[in-house]
Amino acid sequence: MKFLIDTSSRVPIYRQLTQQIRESVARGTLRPETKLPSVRELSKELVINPNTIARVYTELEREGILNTRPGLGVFVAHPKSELTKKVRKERLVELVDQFLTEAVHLGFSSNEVISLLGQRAEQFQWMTVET
Amino acid sequence: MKFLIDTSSRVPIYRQLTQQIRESVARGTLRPETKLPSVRELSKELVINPNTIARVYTELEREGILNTRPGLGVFVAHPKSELTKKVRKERLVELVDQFLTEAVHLGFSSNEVISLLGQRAEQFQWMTVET
Amino acid sequence: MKFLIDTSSRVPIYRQLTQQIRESVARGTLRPETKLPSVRELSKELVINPNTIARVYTELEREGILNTRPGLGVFVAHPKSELTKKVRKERLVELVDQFLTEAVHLGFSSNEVISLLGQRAEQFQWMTVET
Amino acid sequence: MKFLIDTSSRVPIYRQLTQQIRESVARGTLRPETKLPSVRELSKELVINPNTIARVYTELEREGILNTRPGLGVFVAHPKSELTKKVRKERLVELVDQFLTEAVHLGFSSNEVISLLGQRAEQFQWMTVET
DNA sequence: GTGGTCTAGACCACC
DNA sequence: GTGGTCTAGACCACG
Repeated sequence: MKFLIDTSSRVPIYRQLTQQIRESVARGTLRPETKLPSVRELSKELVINPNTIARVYTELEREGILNTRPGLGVFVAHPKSELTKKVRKERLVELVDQFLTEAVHLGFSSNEVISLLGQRAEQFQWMTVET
Repeated sequence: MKFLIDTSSRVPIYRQLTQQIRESVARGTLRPETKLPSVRELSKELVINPNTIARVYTELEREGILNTRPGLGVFVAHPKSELTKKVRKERLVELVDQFLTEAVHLGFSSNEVISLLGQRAEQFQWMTVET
Repeated sequence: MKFLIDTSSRVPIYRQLTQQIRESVARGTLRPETKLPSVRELSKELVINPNTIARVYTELEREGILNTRPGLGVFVAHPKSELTKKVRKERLVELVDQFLTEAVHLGFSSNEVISLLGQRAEQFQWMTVET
Repeated sequence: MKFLIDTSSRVPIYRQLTQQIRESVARGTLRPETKLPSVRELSKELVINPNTIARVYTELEREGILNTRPGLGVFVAHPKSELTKKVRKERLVELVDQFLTEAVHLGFSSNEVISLLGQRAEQFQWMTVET
């Protein structure tokens, strides 16, 4: 696993990192039970304060994406969604609309967007059954 | 135009407003040359600090979505993208991947996502020609 | 609102505080939309590092109990449960069993426990409708 | 007796084990004078560091739930509470309130909680006489 | 060795 | 003024 942090970005470091881990998990690059680098390791590698890494791991744990085992390390969790169907649908609609808004402003056509989405979607790990 | 601000949201007010204006323009609800309310009007209507409104207008103008004509008011700009094809494409790919990442974690299937996107896309105003 | 921190307890400070706030909200002592003391205020009052307070607020926000509005302060959120009926039921059963285990070891009779629970339950703010 | 350790839980192993033993005793599944597996046996069976098992036994002995008889093994102790009535009552009230706090936040009604508690209580071994 | 907690103090974004 | 982010460094719990 390689993570890239851009300290000159306005996006907070911890958010860049959570996003990258979230995406790797969604793509299946990081699979369940994979051990992530330890807080200290990663903090050295990325030249970032250990607290910041710890924060990332804590936050992803609360989201159910990671799984920390005291004394052992941090691992990718098995996927599960505990949210109500209703809430999940609402969030998805919101995401879709925000995404479409930006796509329109970038000047793309509907077809271009849908086509690209279809292509990229193949690179992700989708649920086959509803939870 | 009606804007709705939820002060009990953790999303900053200025961001809620920019998002709503951006989305209205993308949907065609707000069309080019439409005059927006003045900073003072809108700040009274939404009971929001005028500075916050001014900030919103400034930001959207910087994005090329609005147009301030001194002494006349603020107007919706004609769509134009000053970005190169390459940059726009890169940005879109980034957006798509972020969107897909979140959709996966919400536990949806690929088909559900693509289908919803297709539906919602019909409500937006798309470019028919490349700029 | 009065919060009491016992720095000599083995229970982490941030956990003592989250527990007290959670309980106050559950009892209705802290009602929705109530503003909590600012991070700086509370950190002075309790002689605790501001970061620790901030952590408490962040965590309770993620649980949906609080609601922070940047620049304005932290408020008690309106109650809502976004978890699946199934997950909620599982958690409740687990809580009940843990509770009963401890009650047995304390040497109480079933009747004593149920009776006390009934009494104390009256002091809490219960849902009237399922969400 | 079967103990199940979930190494992918954020709950420390030693705590999972103490909890399971405590609960088994409270349910009467483990009865007084029952011999528990030796530290070595159990550590092999559960694939857990022997130190961790030893720690569990030590802690439960301190609580008066187990009894180590040197050379013979570890046994379930006869129930006895050395705490005064007052202390035990205070502790129970604290437990009840914590339990109710969580139940409220899970979005249950008072009746649902009391009813479930009544059901589960039947599976435990209660004192019939005050000690 | 692992992660969790806490402190101290800096700087930024928001209203 | 508010909270959010980040750093530096200490100490504890866990296996």
